[in-house]
Amino acid sequence: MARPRTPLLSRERIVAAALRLIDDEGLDALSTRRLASELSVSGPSLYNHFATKDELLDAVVDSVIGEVDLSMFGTAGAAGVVAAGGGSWPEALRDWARSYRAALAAHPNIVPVLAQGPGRRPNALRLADAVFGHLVESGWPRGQATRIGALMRYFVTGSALASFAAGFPADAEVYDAADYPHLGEAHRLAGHRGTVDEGAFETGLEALLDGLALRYARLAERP
Amino acid sequence: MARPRTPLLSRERIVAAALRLIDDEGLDALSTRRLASELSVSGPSLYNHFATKDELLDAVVDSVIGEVDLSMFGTAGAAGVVAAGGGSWPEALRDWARSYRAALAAHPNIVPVLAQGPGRRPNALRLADAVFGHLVESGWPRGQATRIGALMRYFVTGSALASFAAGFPADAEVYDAADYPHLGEAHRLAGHRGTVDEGAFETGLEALLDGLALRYARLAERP
DNA sequence: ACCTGAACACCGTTCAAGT
DNA sequence: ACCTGAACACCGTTCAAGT
Repeated sequence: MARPRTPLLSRERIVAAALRLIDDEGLDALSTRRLASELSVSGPSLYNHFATKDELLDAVVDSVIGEVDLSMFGTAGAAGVVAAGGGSWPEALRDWARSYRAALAAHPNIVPVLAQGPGRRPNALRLADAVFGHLVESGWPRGQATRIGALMRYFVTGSALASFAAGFPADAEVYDAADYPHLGEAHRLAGHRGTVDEGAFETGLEALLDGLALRYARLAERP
Repeated sequence: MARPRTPLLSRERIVAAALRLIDDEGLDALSTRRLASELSVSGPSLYNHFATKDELLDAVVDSVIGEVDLSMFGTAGAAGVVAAGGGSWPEALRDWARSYRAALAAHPNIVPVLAQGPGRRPNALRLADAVFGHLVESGWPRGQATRIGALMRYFVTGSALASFAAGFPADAEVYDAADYPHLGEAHRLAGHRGTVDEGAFETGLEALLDGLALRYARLAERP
């Protein structure tokens, strides 16, 4: 055919198809040729819309991060939050972490790429800006705010990267009592995948926020 | 040449060369042909020692996990620990988490594979068994012990997967004040990579342990 | 048992050619 | 501007052939 009158492809259509392929069959299943065939187009066509496969992956990653809710950090500056007492950062962090995890856990196969950091991706930079800004305006020293942003990302990406429960084979034969005396029930984990992972995330999130609140209280004591 | 008198390869040599390649050039650089050439051998030779590339990757992963120190959980059963008061689990967990992170952070490129869970890898199963067993013998209910094992893995793998600081481009031009009002100093993060990531890990680890200690205390209150 | 080269069905990317 | 087929240097894996 050569060039059609109205374009067959667009960045949006390509990104959507790529994400679907990654979700359904994993990161390794995303090849330019396979993706092109999914879009009923020849392999090299994609290069009219993205310079490289990496640039395409970057767009997919940023579309996922764009799903994270940042509204709890306030839109027009967080002055109101601080005026309200500055004590609302744990609630904001909790709501954000849940939305962050939900967005990532919906696409676990792309988390390893996303976890490399924001790079130059606008949605990822906006996220980092909102979290850091909110913490600083809540009274956290800048160095501590950086650390909190980092440790929250560690926890959220780690929890979205893979299911803990599903990592244990459902085959009871694996857990020989002589080798692993405490794993006699581990073959049942995979069956409770959802609740185990959700429970672990919530427990860790609350523990983390409690631990940080302890440190926040100490800020006022010795300034 | 065909078959030499003494074998050119061994599983150990192959695993070591593969890990070196992954560390130096990333997971994508590990191809069977490239690895074979690194070992001065032809591509298909590797299939005499591993059935597939995945089986080889599994062996690499388990060799990394084998570096994690588990001695703090006691060797001949943890009865002594419990007899000593059962209060030492936070110290054991802290020491283990540091060793776990150090082992993984030395090989960040393989963390995405490792984070999929233990599977049937013996060192990974031994690790899970030691942590869970220690928590249960310290008085944690089994369900909570599972969650703690999971959330600790979330945090450690997340922190070893990639540097938080290095994820922010060192180019100040990236952080336009109109778009990202709080990231004016973000270009300096990458230069302090080591201290930022170490500080975030330590802060998160201590906060997590404090939060868990709060919950452990509550176990005694309402049993 | 353990290595080889040849072969198969794949990759990402470039490029000249088409409209 | 946007698509195509052909081509290049790669992949993982199989297999018959060698010792």
